[in-house]
Amino acid sequence: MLNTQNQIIRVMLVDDHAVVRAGYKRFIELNPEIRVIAEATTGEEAYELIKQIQVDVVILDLSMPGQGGFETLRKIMNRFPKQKVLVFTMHENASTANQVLKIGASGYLTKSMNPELIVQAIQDVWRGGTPIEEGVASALTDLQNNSNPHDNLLPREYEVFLLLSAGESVDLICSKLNMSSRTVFNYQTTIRKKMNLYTQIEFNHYALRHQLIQSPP
Amino acid sequence: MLNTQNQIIRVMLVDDHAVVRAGYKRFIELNPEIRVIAEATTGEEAYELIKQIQVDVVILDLSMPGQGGFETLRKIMNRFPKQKVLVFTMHENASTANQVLKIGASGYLTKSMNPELIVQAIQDVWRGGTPIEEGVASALTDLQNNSNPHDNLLPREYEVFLLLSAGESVDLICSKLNMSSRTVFNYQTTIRKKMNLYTQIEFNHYALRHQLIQSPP
DNA sequence: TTGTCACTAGGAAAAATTCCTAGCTTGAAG
DNA sequence: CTTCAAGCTAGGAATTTTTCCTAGTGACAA
Repeated sequence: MLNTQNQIIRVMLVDDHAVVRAGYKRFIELNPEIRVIAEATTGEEAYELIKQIQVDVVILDLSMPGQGGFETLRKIMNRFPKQKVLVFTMHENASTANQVLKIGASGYLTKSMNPELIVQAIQDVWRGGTPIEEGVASALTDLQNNSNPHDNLLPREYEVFLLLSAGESVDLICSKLNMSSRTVFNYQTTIRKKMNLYTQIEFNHYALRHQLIQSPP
Repeated sequence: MLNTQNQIIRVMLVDDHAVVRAGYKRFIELNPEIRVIAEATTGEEAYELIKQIQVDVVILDLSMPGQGGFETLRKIMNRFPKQKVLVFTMHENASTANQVLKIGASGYLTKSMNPELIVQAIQDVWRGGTPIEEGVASALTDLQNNSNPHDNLLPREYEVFLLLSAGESVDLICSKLNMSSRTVFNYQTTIRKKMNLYTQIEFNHYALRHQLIQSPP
């Protein structure tokens, strides 16, 4: 756990796309200090593997079929709290990074980064660092400073926000809540500005991420 | 156009993720008959490159920032109708394959396939074949019989539908696709009527259910 | 050559949304 | 018991988005 010089870092790749795993390996193989000793194509598979063999760093894709990367990460961290997991995804998004780091990931990188930095990132994680994609990092600090945006909503705004997030129309909401459509429209506008969320889908995703509403069937 | 034995097949890779391009190369390099002579990270870049250098097969990812793979394919086929383009994407679904082949692609493969078959697929395309992912292929034949609502969309409508489903605004779409906002609005209206889907979230849910887009993280 | 289809977009009208303003109620502070 | 701030409500006017209708173009097949 201490020596970083002479020890080989054992890595597991978790990504459903074989061609992507091949891409990682192309770069990792260039460095003799790191070795890919396991690969998994689903979250379930990864979790089973990690119970059997010990790896130093897990490289985890978030968007996978089945239980998905999020849930996989959660399960891994739950059972092996000290496991290093480097999330490597295509979603360049600070909120996701925030959630993922909260759950216990040791880093957040995107697939569009320069792949030669993968090796550095793995070493960084192994040394206890937390590599985070540049663009994401700055947005992340903003996010963590001020508390959740939805906490700043007034109760009535929050109520309307939830309904809008669930996909309900302004007309439906105004009849449900017994108010003029103008009022609902006005709430919508202020919510948009307060939350910096503008489309219906942004509302929806935000609410899902924060578990403010249930996911659709 | 005839000899397949002695000639080297020149390939261009188009994918925004460097790690994915690396994955392709890892396998392509094993075969001396195929050579990657160009790479592009966006559709725009690919289109510019293809006007300058001649390649035998373009390997094209569909989900890219900017104008996207769909539009890129359309532009390429428009200007170079005989260009071989092998679409290689993570969207494992027959509807997208259907649309892409209509526009003029020479094959449809997904990133989860065995990457050792990439080489075969490239050779197949070069010989005039149309390699299609197994699972997709069977679904593709079913498609004519029992058609989903979204299969009745015209290619251009489908393209717009996908972007709207992903939460993109009309403004963004019209600039991505180089068309007037009026045109996009009109497509939106006809899609709504054809699909009987009206809100953005309904679009989104429909597309998710049919695996036309990725689920949010 | 004609006709159909996919694609594109403009004009006019309708609907949704924003922006500004203001009245009402309630509860807390002076 | 006022006074004041905060939360809730909504209307008018302006703006933007969306619909609906119409029409031109190019490709391609009969």
